[in-house]
Amino acid sequence: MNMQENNHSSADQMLQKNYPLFESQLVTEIESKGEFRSFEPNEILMRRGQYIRSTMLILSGLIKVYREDEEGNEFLMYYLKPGEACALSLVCAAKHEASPIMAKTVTATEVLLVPIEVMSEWMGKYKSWYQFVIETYRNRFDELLATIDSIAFRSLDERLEFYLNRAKEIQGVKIIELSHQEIAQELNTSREVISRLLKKMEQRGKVKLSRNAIEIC
Amino acid sequence: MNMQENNHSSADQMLQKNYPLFESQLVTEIESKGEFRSFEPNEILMRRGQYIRSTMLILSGLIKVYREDEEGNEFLMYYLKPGEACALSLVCAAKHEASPIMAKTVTATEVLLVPIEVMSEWMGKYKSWYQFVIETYRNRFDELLATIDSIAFRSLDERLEFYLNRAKEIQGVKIIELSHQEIAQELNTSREVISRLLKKMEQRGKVKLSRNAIEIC
DNA sequence: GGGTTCGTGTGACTTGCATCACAGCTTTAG
DNA sequence: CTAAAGCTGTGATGCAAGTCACACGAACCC
Repeated sequence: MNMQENNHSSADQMLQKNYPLFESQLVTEIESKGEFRSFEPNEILMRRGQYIRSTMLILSGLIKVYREDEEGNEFLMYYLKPGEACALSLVCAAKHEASPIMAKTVTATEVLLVPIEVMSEWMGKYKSWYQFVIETYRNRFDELLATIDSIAFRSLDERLEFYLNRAKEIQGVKIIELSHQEIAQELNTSREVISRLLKKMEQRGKVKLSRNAIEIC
Repeated sequence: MNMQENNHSSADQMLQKNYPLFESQLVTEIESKGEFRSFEPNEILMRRGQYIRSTMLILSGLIKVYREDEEGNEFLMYYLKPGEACALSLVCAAKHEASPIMAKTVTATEVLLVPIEVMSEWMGKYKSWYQFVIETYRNRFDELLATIDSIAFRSLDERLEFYLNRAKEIQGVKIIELSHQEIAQELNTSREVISRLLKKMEQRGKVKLSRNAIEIC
């Protein structure tokens, strides 16, 4: 119970902090209707084919969103930070469709789950809510376009650089702790190819390699 | 003047027909604030780098929306039909950013241009308007995901089949009137490759080829 | 401490696609 | 009618990336 109390009060603070444009009445309503959840690093939040009954407001942490195909190939589309929401959940929830994506935490992450029913109600009731929803679509759209650019027009070495820089920026660290295997999966290619390209980048002085870690120079 | 009258009354009818969910007051306002425009087949509606000051409601015809990179490579993302709007224009108009896309008519096309200023005003004023905007984002999002799938996971022969089928479906015709060169551009590959793949498809009985036309079986 | 698992490096080979070169045909322009 | 331009077919060649095979060292595990 004490734990519960703590969660609620911290969720409150994090809502205010990360979603500063929400009206106070909306914040109150989110707190009463939303379900608080916290996740470990590298935990899967949503699987392909799952039905979505709610959207997620991210309070803390970092999430990666992937596209998956039938054979289990995956492909990183974008990251979600605190103050953002999963646009896909807005799409699918409304269409009663199965999720076409997979989402996984990077670091420990806290979210608020908001059921679909109240979402459409809030659209009419709170100006700040529908502005937020529109803004969410816009941002995800932009991200998706950048992703399309990289796969449509760029070669793998350029895509790898783009990938590493994005990871560096969003995580605010210089050293990315991932194995070549994991990177290969997220770019939908093979481990050997990534190893070779990283090696070349190291020779050109762009990165420093060590086991499970890549330092970006 | 007579011409103008005709345009207005037909725009009116086409608005009602293609956007049946719009409130009648909204329809009236769109008619007074919107600017009617008509385009020839294969006319470019919007170029990369252009600034967007309005969104387009499509009344008749068909539009192709492309992503372009710095070197002028282009890449078909999706089609826009009557009853739809350009989601990108919603994104960019709001962010005051240059258009990252290019749009071209397929057939003769009529549109209504709606300035950004009134768009945000309508968001609060007309429920059917913001539902339409949300729905627009949803649909474009879905299309973009399908496009990402095909380039991320599929080989060129599968992508070509996807491309031809989509063209067939959306245009409601069995014969697609395009040169191999044009198809190659829209898939961001080379003409020879498309020629060879089409030849193979013909041998497998999937299509019939003739000059400037592909019949899908 | 010795085996096991995991991450990385590397050579050999294959394949899908891009590029170049050119030929034969149809349509359009003058 | 003739020349030019546009569309399609096809062989030769190159290259990026995927695949297979295997080796070596680091971390982990009883």
